Order: sequence, then C-alpha cells, then structure tokens
Amino acid sequence: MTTIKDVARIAGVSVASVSRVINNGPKVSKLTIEKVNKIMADLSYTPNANARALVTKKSTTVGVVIPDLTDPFFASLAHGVDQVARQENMQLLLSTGLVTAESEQQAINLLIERRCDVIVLHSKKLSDDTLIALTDKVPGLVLIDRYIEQIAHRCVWLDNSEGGKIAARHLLALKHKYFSCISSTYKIDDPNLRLQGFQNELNSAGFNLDQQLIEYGEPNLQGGEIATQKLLASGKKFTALFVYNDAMAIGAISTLEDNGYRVPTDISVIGFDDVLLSRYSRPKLTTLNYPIEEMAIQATNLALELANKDNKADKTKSFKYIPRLKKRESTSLNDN
Amino acid sequence: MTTIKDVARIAGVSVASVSRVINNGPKVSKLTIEKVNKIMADLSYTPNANARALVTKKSTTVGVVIPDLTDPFFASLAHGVDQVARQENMQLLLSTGLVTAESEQQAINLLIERRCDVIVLHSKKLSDDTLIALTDKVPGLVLIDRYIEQIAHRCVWLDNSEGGKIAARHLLALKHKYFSCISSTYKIDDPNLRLQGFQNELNSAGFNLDQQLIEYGEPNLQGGEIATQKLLASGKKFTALFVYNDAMAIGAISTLEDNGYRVPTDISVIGFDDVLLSRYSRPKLTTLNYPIEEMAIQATNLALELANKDNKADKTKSFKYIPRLKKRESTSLNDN
DNA sequence: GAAACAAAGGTAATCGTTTACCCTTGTAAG
DNA sequence: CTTACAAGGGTAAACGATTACCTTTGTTTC
Repeated sequence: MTTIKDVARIAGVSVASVSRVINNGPKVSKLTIEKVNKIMADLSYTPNANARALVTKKSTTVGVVIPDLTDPFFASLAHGVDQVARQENMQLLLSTGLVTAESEQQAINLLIERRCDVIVLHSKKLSDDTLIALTDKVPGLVLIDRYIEQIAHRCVWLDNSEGGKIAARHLLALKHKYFSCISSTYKIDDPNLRLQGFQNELNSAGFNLDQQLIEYGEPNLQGGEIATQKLLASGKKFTALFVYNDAMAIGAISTLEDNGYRVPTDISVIGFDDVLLSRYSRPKLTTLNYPIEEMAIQATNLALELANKDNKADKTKSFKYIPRLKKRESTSLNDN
Repeated sequence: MTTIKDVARIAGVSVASVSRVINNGPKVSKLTIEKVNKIMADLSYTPNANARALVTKKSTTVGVVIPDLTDPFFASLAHGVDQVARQENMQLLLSTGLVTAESEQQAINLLIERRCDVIVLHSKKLSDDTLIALTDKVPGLVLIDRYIEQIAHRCVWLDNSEGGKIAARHLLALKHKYFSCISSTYKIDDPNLRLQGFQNELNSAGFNLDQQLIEYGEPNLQGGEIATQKLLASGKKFTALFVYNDAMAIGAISTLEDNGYRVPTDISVIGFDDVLLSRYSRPKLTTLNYPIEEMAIQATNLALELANKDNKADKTKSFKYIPRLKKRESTSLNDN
C-alpha cells in the first residue's frame, strides 16, 4: 500500500508538504497543491487513519455499546448515534453481545483500546461504581437509558415510572375500572419502575391493581401470549391491560382475540416503546413513545461536547426524557 | 494515558518484555509475567490499538457498508457480520447513509483509511467496473446481495428471479388463476428480477399477468396501501397477490380488509424477505425467506478467508442463495 | 543597500507499539 | 575446562503520519 513517502518522492517534495496538502494546511503554493493532488490520485493513495490517530491523539470514531443489533430498539439507538457521527465525519465502532457484566466491560475495553474518545454506553449489568470509575478514564463517555446520581450530567435516560403513570392516567380517563398488567421477567429496573408507576397512579385515583392480574413473561411475542393465557386463566375480570413492551402487547392482543375478546371493544391494551411493529399491527397499537433515537442524538452530542472541552460542563444538569402517549386503535372508552 | 513505556519503567523491565507479556510471546519468565501483569493492572494500562495496527499492519475491525441501520433487513445483515467478527475477536466498523454512488464510495474509503482488511459491502449504486477495481485494492472485500460475473467468487447473493418463480408456483399449486403484483419503485434490480421470475413462471404454466394488475410503490407500509388501492380501483378481478416485500404486503392486507376482502379467504397475499414483521402480523404472512443473516455470516467468513491467504481461492465458485417459501396464514386454496 | 518580514518548503522528532537481532547467564556435554 | 546451547531479556529500527522549528528566497520599506 502506498504511503505518504511514496507520494512525496514521486511528486518531488517533502512529506511535510504532502501532509499539508492532505490537511489543507498553510505554507503550500497552489502549484504544489495541484501537483501533489495529481500524484495522490494517480497512486490512489489513501492516508492511514491509524498512523494519523496515533500522532494526533484524536480518534475519528464514535463508540457504541449495545446488547444486540437485531432488536429494533437498539438499532434505532445506533442509528441516532450514527446520524451525529456522520455529521461530524466520524464513524461508528460497534460493540455488541452483552449478556453479562464481564462482556459489557470487555466491550468497553475494546473501545478504549481504539482510543475512542466519544462513547455512548447502554449498560444494564455493570455496577454504578464501575461506571463512575470509568467516567474518570474516558471524559467523553455518556450513559444512555440509565441514571446514576453522581454522574447525572452524563446520563440520558427515560423516566419509566412516569411512563407507567401516563398509561394509568390514559386508561382512567377512558373510564376503565378493572386493570391488569404484563411485566417482564428480565432482571433490570425498567419493568419494575413501569409497574410501580402504573400501580401508584391507580392507587392515587382510588383504584387497585389486583396482584393476581399481574403476570410476567419474556419480553417478546410469545412471552406476551403466554402471560395473557395465564391472565385469562385467573378468571378475574379486567378491561384494561398495560403491557411491558410492544412485542408482548401484540402477542397479548393476538391471544385475547383468539379467546373471543375484541380489542379495544372488550379490552383495551396499551404497550410501551412505540417501535415500528406497533404501527403495523391490527388494531394499531396505543403505546408510549420511547424517543430513543432522539435520546441517542442528544447523548452523542453530549459525549462530543464532554470529549472536546475540558472545562467540565454543568454538573447538575441531567437529561431526563418523558415518554409520550401515542393514542392509536388498541384502547377505547370503557362503556360497561 | 499510560503507555507501555510507563509500565516498563515501573516494572523495571524493557518495553520488549512488556510487549511479550501482553502478547503471550516467548522469552519471558513466569516471574516477569506476574510482575508486569500486576503493574499493568495497577496502572489500568490499556494497549493502544492504533499503534498496534500501525506496526503489525493488521486491523482488528470488520467493515460493513449498509444503507441504513433502522431497516430490520440491514440490521440482520450487520448482526450476521457481527457474530463472526466477535468470534474472531474483531469489532464492527459501520459505514452507513448510502443514497448515491458518491456516498457509497466515500463509505468504502473511510474503511480503507482505517486499513480494514475485511469488508462486507452492500452496494447497489456503484458500477460493476468500480467494484471490480476495488477488489484489486482490498483482497478481503466481499459483495453481498449482488452478483458480478468477473468477481463471482466474492459475491454472496440471492436469486431474486427464482424467488418470483417460487411465489408463482405456490399460488398456482393453490389453484389460483387471477394474479396481481405489487413491485417497488426503487431503482435497483431486485424488484424487476422478482417480477420477471413471477411472470415467467405464470406464463410457462399457461397463465398471464394482466399488465393493469401490476402496481408500483415505495417499499413500505404506506406504499403497499396506496398500490393496493390502485389495484382495486382497476376493477379487475384477482385472487392472488405477490408483493415486493413484507412491509408492503402488510399494508396491502390492511387495505384489502378495509375494503371488505378477507385474507386469505378471498385473496391470498404473499410477501418477500421474511422479516420480523411477518410473524407479528395478523394473519401471519406467507412469505419468501431471505436468509440474510446466514448470508452475512457466509460473506464475512469468505472475506476473512480472502484477507488472510494470498493463494487466491477457487475463482469459479459463487455463493448463490435461493429463498425458501415460508407458508403461514395469508395464502390458501382458491375454491372459486 | 540593509533590515525586516512573509511565503514556501524542508528536517527531524514524535506518537505507542512490535520484533529482528544481539547480549548475558547458567548448565549440560565432551 | 572448554564449548554449545537454551532461556531470558534488552536495544533500536521500523510502521505512517503530523508538526515545531529551521532555512531559503524574494519583496517591501526606509
């Protein structure tokens, strides 16, 4: 592969001049610029980004750590980061495959090895302390979908509890009185926060969520189906169902209809996340919009900012997002 | 940031020894290994991958070029590549945002700058000649979803035409006689090939696809809805509908049902791609499985192979995939 | 005509690694 | 007691760029 030296030799100038042409630097005549550009094109020379990164101590990559690309939610996250990265002429370096704290840690290490100074991290398994320590090492590290008080100014997160409350208020406004909920078996905070918010809001309105009408399942289509079967098997009456995410909600609707219940006529169903799926289902799903792409854009901009200036930003400011209700067709007025 | 020299100094050994410890090289005593490892941990030293890549001339990244992460199809592609990459202890470097030949070219250039020697490229806009020239420069470059005869041994592609034929045979086997088709307005080969295969197979069976029952639309939900409205507006009878992709097919089903047609009782609908969506729709979509993840895995392995050995592989072998019929609920026997 | 300065370009140190080559020491073989 | 060799470890040259600092040349100013 041709190097800057080859170009310099053939063009009859020094490597310094070639470098100046490449970087639009000062101290080169128009003539030299043209000459060098021609030789570079002739040799189809491509500068070596590794060498560049080494000497300038600047990486042109944005690191992203997510569990899995096939989950549309995380794909949207990555897409948001990518948009900002491209705007800054940077590229995405992806670390995936996170199931354990160890693999999360390893994913981050790989990014640090590459001297990625802008990192957007989705971490559910690493401890608060580990993450706080990490932010010392990497100034441009931002956490997404997680809130840690000590590093609040580097957290871009969604208020899950408020999401549960909004769902409750929507169903209450539709005059529902008998509620049920499907939550997730995954060992992260989100399901609990959503459920708690939902429950608290019902309680403040003078209603109660029957413990037998709370079911748990894997956060996918099948998980929703199975949980719904259990809910129906309880024999208890409910006209409103709040489901942990959209995939489960679609599974729930499918099972409800198979059992002779019409959605929303007999039972209203509300999901969470507002992924693509929810617009393709029939009936179209009422859900809570999780503005993950917007959040990812915010997180990336924040990371860029933190990485560039060493005058620390406002340490008190946090980036909390509130889910928005997307009223579609799966919820309606309860007229029983 | 601490360097190998810091570690060497503090451990009281040479940088060579530290390097040997890092790389499990020979010529280090057990004692030195332990000593150095301890110091590295104490200093939380992380080797600089850029410096490493520079001197070893080996990158530990796999480059992927795709149009857009939010399209689940491409997310699956990236996921396939990622699986192989992780297995090889490499990371994904993503280039996206392709709309024009220029942006495709630029995306590739960025990967070459990083001296990515393993690249999986999804390119629809660049010319055959450009791509052929590129393979000279990058030994580990593999094309996915595209076939170019001169570099057949670096192409991993799907036979779209055969997909159209399989759809036709399925509908013929279900005794359908009146056919229609929704294709895509996008200026790439795939839609045409699928349509041609479909048409040819119908013709060989003695049937005909009425030109007025071919409609075009954007390859998404709405495109499918609009195209279906036009199809219905023609007033012509059809009992079988072959749609360019799953998203459009779901849009089509939605519009058909809104107009009083039952799927599959009145009209059978078959999609293409077999994305997540197709399993979540009601009725569940009969479609042609596009094994993109499997293909991406194959492509990545091939790229790794080509990048590592210079004894060129079998130049005649190509990697053609045939879509498989996924019979679900949106097609059925025509009993008119 | 000397001084001052600007423009253009070259020299060489540097970034953080790896690794070919050399050196030292200890031990086994003759 | 040599000699040979193995094991462990050090020295320094790369890798391919950037850039601080220096040199040369020509022009302007008094």
